[in-house]
Amino acid sequence: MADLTPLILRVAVPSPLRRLFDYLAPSEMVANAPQAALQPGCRVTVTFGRREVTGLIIERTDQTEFELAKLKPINALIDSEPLLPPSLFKLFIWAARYYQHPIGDALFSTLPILLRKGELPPPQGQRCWQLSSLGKGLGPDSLKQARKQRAVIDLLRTEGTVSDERIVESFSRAILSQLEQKSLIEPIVRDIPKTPLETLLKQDSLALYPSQQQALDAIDHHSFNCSLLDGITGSGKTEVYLQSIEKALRYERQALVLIPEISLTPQTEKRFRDRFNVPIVTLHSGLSDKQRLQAWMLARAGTAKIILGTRSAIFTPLQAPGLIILDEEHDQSYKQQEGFRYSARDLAVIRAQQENIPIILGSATPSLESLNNCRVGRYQHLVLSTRAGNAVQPDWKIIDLKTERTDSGIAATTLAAIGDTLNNNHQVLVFLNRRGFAPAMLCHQCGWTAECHSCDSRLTVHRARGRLICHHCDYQQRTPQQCPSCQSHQLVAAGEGTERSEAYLQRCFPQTKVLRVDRDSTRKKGTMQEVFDTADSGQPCILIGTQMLAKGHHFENVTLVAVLDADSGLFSPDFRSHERMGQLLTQVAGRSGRGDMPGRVFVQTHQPDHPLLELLITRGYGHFAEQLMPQRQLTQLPPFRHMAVIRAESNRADEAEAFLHLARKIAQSLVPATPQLSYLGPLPAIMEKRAGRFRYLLQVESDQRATLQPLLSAVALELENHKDSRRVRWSIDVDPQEL
DNA sequence: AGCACGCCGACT
DNA sequence: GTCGGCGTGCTC
Repeated sequence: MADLTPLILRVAVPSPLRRLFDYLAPSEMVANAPQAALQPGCRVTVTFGRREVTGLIIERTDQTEFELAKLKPINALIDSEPLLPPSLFKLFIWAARYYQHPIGDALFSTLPILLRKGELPPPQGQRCWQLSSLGKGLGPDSLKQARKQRAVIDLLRTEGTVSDERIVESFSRAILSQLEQKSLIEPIVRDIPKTPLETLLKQDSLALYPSQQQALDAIDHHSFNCSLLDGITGSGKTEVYLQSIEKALRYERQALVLIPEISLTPQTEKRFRDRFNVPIVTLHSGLSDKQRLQAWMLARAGTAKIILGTRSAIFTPLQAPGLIILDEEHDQSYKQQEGFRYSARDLAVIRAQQENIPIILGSATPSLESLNNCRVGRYQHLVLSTRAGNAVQPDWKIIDLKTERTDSGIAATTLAAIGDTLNNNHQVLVFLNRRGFAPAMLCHQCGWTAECHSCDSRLTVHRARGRLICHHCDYQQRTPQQCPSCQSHQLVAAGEGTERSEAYLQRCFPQTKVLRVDRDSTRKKGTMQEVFDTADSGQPCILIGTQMLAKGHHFENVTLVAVLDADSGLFSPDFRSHERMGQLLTQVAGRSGRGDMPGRVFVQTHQPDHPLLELLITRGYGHFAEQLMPQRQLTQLPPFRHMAVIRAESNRADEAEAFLHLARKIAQSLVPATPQLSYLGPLPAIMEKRAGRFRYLLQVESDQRATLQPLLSAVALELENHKDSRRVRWSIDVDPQEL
């Protein structure tokens, strides 16, 4: 007996529109399709406007606000069961709402690209081959001319089923396709054999010292709880991760591990593979579309037990989630800075909560957000001390640049210390967060400076390449020989970048290897690994680089770290600049010294008496962060207040600004400004003009997320429907990391 | 975002 | 005479 009420599907399509679109499920389709095929989380193809797109079913209903007669039918079903498990599906919906991003775009810009193209999930498990009936009947004397083909046939005859991987390894892909063409063999998919729990570990776990053991014991694996694992470099966070993962694996659950977007994936992956005898997949930017989908499906099927990835891996489906770990939780790369502006760290906590599993956020320099969450009891604060029982502070030394001159950015005292260190057969790390040779080129005669025409910035001198480059839009030109303004030849490169300091150090220490690590020097694949290899060999050398050097890799034989310019972090107008400076300095300092043996850290600054700098070096990051907290409270900034920013950019400054005036007008008509909810702006962005576009922002701050979210939703909807929104590029940034 | 429609300028 | 510039409207 047919049901007469129509089945209406509310579908998310890849488009910037903040709504769903209703489609009819034709009754014959409903009758013929498996029950699970028309459920939320399944993909369908639909006609959208004049084109055909892949959409995802969000809801089933029997009514529509649209005219029923105008509804189009679904063209086809793609999935016979939901592609997304319910919990991940819910996470997407939550995230799209919270971050004010169109649901269709949130979904399809984040899922593996092949799924958007309607691709069917590849078979899970292991691809194997076996003899076909024709192959089984093959006489022992046939295929005498094709010795390799014969050998494969014999292998399959003795073993029955052999994995594709193994055959390709000892023979070749070509042999397989020839045999398949002759219909002598056929492919089958076999379940990947389960790792028995007794052989879970390839390598014994390390003995934990007391604070590690306490941390591990405090993580309850039976339900949701969030732990901030706070410990300096070398305090053994990774061992706590590994043993926590081991627990999850023993419960036959999967572990999702997120790391920042840095070139460290191979190292981290190796530590996991060395420890565990389970399938591990990694999701990083280097994968092909096919590999990405494969990894995604292995996680979804539950075959992959450990999933290691960067930001977007938070959206990996898990068949049996058991634990989430997010390392270096303070790292900015967890927040997507364009399009769907989610924070993988905050979503990880939400996801753990929805899955009812534990989550560990690790850092040596936790964000104020996370520290505050500990303070109010949302997270538990697990502090690791070092092996010795207490944190070994590096031996800091401040170099006062007001009284000491520098050459190529390096003070004489610093240079002498570098020499000493090298003489002791140790290594030196020099940190300067500015790539290129010099940050400006100016005319000594008339004062002209080389500026970018598309940005409010100066061009950086890159001497090796003989070019001036804008670091904001990548505009490049040849280095002029003459001042374009007064024709003089007295052009000078002013200030210093890593390239200049590198050259100077090489001149001072001609016998020593000087290795530069920044975006310019590591453009070639593998150079980073070369640097690590040289450094790990232990021979005396100087490593000079930008923050790429500050992240992750620990250099065993470095006993001196020199920070050439600590001031840049003290002046930036962003309210998080002090927090960032503290994190960066602490992270750089953490590259040196070996466990119980502290290294020396030289900090060059024009502000040797800056109280925050002093606090950081005398009492460490923890006290430093504690000091910042009341300042944030006083100034009513995150984490004490919730913030969202509406951004607009246009090639005309007045249009961007006018659009945000409109946004503010709309917002104020809905929720007038009060002490609990305030507006600020429109303001020009810190760099108003960038890549030829003028950027403005409107800040909205509130005591309550609960008032902020519906307000933003309503404003977004109105802006979207306003014709002026076509003239500017605009977006909403909830919990912005940068202003 | 795409994609189509529509109405004014310099070109095979 | 057309090709094509981008303003405007629409997507169940």
